[in-house]
Amino acid sequence: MEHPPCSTEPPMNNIDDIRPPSSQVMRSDSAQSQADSSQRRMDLNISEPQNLNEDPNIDVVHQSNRRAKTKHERQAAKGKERGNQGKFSGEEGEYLERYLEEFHDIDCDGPNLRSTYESFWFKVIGGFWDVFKWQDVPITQVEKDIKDVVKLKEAVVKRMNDVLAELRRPQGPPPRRAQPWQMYMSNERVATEFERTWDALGKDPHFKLDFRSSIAKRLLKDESDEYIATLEREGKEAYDKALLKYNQGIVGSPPEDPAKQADVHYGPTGPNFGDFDKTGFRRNVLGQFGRFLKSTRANVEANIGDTTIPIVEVDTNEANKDEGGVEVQPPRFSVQHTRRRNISSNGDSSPNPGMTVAEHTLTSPPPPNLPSNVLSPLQRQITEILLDADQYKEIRRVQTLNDFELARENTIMRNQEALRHLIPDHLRLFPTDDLHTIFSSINVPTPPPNVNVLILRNTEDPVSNDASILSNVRIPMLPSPTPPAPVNANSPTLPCLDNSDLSHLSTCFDANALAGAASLLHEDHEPITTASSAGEPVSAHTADDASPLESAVDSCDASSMPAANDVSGDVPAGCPDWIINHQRRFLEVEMGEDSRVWAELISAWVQLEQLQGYQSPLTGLNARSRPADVSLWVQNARKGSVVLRKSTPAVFQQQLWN
DNA sequence: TGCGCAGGCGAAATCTTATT
DNA sequence: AATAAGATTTCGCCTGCGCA
Repeated sequence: MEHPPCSTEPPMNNIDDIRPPSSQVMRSDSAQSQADSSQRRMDLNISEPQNLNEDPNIDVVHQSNRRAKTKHERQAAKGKERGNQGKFSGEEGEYLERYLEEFHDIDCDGPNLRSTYESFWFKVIGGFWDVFKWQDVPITQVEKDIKDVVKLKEAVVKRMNDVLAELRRPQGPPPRRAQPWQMYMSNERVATEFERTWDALGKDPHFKLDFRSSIAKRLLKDESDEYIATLEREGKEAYDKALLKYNQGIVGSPPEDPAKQADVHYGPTGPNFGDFDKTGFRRNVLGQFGRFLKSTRANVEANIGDTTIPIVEVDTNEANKDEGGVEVQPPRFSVQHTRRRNISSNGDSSPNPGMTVAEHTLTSPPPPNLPSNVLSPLQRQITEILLDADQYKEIRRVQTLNDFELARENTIMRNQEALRHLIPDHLRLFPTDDLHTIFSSINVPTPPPNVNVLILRNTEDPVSNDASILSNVRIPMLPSPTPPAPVNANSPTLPCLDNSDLSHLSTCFDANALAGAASLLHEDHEPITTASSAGEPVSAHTADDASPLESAVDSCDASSMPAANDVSGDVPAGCPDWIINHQRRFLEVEMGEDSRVWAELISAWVQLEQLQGYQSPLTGLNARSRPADVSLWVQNARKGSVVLRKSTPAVFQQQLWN
């Protein structure tokens, strides 16, 4: 295929800006066309077809992102070619290839280039999800090794995460370090020698670079070691500088001040934030992905535990209403669906095509992990509490949650309702409104795609230096592009403990380990005031940053504190042994002046367990649901030397509390 | 206790880019 | 086009978990 040269860079402030850089691209027939089309080749991330057809016995569809799971599969996979196989292959690769010719036919010097590119990418990206419904994308491999819909959904979301990760990446590839001889190629001696000898060589111009590099390598040997070392150092410095900028682009965030945004660049050489077409990005990319998630969520919600997959049409106009009202173009291609079985859990074999996602969700059964006689708190909130105008918004948010998150939100709400009856307001760990704020800021083990994290960064802005925190903050789907505050900066959190607090627990746990943990916990926080030992509340926060608990404790001293409901250690009749044992152990902990609050808390916990029927999984937290720090501890053979992550305090406590 | 699964890690293979 | 660095991907191995 002939690739017309395109010397004009495409405009960087439209949808074209967020195209993923490729690790796999089409190869061109000639070096010249390869160089000329390098910019364009980044756009269509297509694997080389001939690679896929070398072995007709290998099912190439979707194999690149999948690892053989069973021993049999692994052995069958032995001998398969290693290496980078590309992201888009099979039907998806064919889909992109259909646009290749049209892509190359775009006249880079023609009028309305921006709108041409915009419409082109709208067509490609939008059309992808018109052609490949979520049921289709991973279907070839899914049928072989995925046993239920939940896992299927995870596979789809993982796949989309890969795509979105590409979208979040800065424009252009990461920098490379130039070798000394490469740096030396710009030296005047090399240029002189090249001019002197090239014409007499009579070689093809394609060999110019080769010839020049060989001259550089030859002449460099005659230079002093000091000069070579200088070239090496300069190359490394340039590389380190470019790498820093690149990494900042990945994890950074834009400043909130619009005036400063103009100085923030998208990747090392990309456009600045002010020129970035945020509306177009939301409309064309996030809108389409939102549709994908909506349909995915609705289908999975309705079919948990059912291995069959129904087709539920999504009201596309409704789905795009908030993204600019752009109507979605009808599918251009007819796709051979490999799997279309319309069976829902109630036996209805034909889901109503006209049913909106909202209706679908509201008629869905509660999540399976809830007792059958308990209405899902989330559903109750949507149907009974929220105004009509907010229902759709909330439903859309809920649909972006994975199953773990959904169950967790339900647990939080259920516990809220229970605690509301058990603990006075001023003793509640978190105010009701803050709970959801905390939850939405916590990085959970399997978060949904973080589609709205912008990868811009202002290196001058000290606020954006909390990159490691921001990169772990989950942002809800499709809100404003402003990232939330870091978890441990403005979010409500429990005050930090110091060594004296931890020593209270020394009767039950190893004091040295706790002291070590305390030093780790304090790494990310302001110094702990020693006033705690003088009777003042323990706090690592300023007055402007008081946590709810701190405020609660501050506002009630011992004399004004109401009597605890039950601090004697009595337990309700009929409670299981594990409640009795745990309560006894908890009450044995010496909490000093906090013993009254501690006893109230334990009492409330026992009542909470009673309300929930003393449900206690015999196997403990499963590997997926447990806090990441517990996994770390378990995987390290429960050694005491496990180093917790720096983000541990607020996150870990919240996870445990759940 | 044995098996399959899940995830981490290192090695190896492959791919892309930088240099004029 | 020569070359090597760095990124990406798969494979093989290991360990721990969950289950029967």
